[in-house]
Amino acid sequence: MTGQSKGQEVKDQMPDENLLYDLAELFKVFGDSTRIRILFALFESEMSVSDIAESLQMTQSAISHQLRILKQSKLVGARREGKQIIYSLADDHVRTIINQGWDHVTE
Amino acid sequence: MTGQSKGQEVKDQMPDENLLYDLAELFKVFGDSTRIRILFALFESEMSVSDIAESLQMTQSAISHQLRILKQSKLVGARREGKQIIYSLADDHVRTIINQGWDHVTE
DNA sequence: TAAACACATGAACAAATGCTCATATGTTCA
DNA sequence: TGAACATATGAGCATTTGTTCATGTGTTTA
Repeated sequence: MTGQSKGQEVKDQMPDENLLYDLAELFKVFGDSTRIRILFALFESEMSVSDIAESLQMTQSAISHQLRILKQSKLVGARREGKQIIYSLADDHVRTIINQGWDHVTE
Repeated sequence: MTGQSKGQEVKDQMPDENLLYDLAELFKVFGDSTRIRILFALFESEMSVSDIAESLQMTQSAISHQLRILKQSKLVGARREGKQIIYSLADDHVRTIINQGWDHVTE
């Protein structure tokens, strides 16, 4: 027996404070229906900003603001193609995370 | 050629609006550092409210408010044990979702 | 080069969120 | 039964967040 309380014991095993914060920040990005809908749209195929805006029936500005957040979190990537900017899903983590969430919601 | 724009094509394949909303709501729950820390604490073992509060160095009230949200989303379960209420992780989806997020953040 | 097009961005504002404080509910035990 | 303990909850408040509106930046084309 160490004499430590359960709260203390568990506290000692908690991961780094900053990493937990980053993790919460990541999930926060998934936690908005506009951004989720953007990700689902990009699930199908890469698209320009205006294509996404049309697909979600939202203004170009609103979409652009959210794309910036998605890009900062490295959930999407972007490349220029003439006047347009083409956005696409960054990697497979995005798909996996969304799929897991999907399972939880649809069961 | 159908004459449909790309935005329209993708829109036609989007999942149900309400499900996407629920999915965003789910991730929103993970998207707060207090709740993430609670989940990590429960990762180790089930605990009472006051144990969690001590472990996270937060007030009982703040923890209780957040536990309610976690319970509503079915991410944690609770059972009474005397005066205490013992909370625990609901199922393995929670672990999987967090692990995937963890991979994205730590790589 | 000037106009047209595609996208990005800052300010402003309404809505949502998380904590605190006070207090209510529920359980045990003397 | 009443006091002590554990947890839940409502109101209030400060902060964060997402959209709109106006405008800025970058690219193509006439």
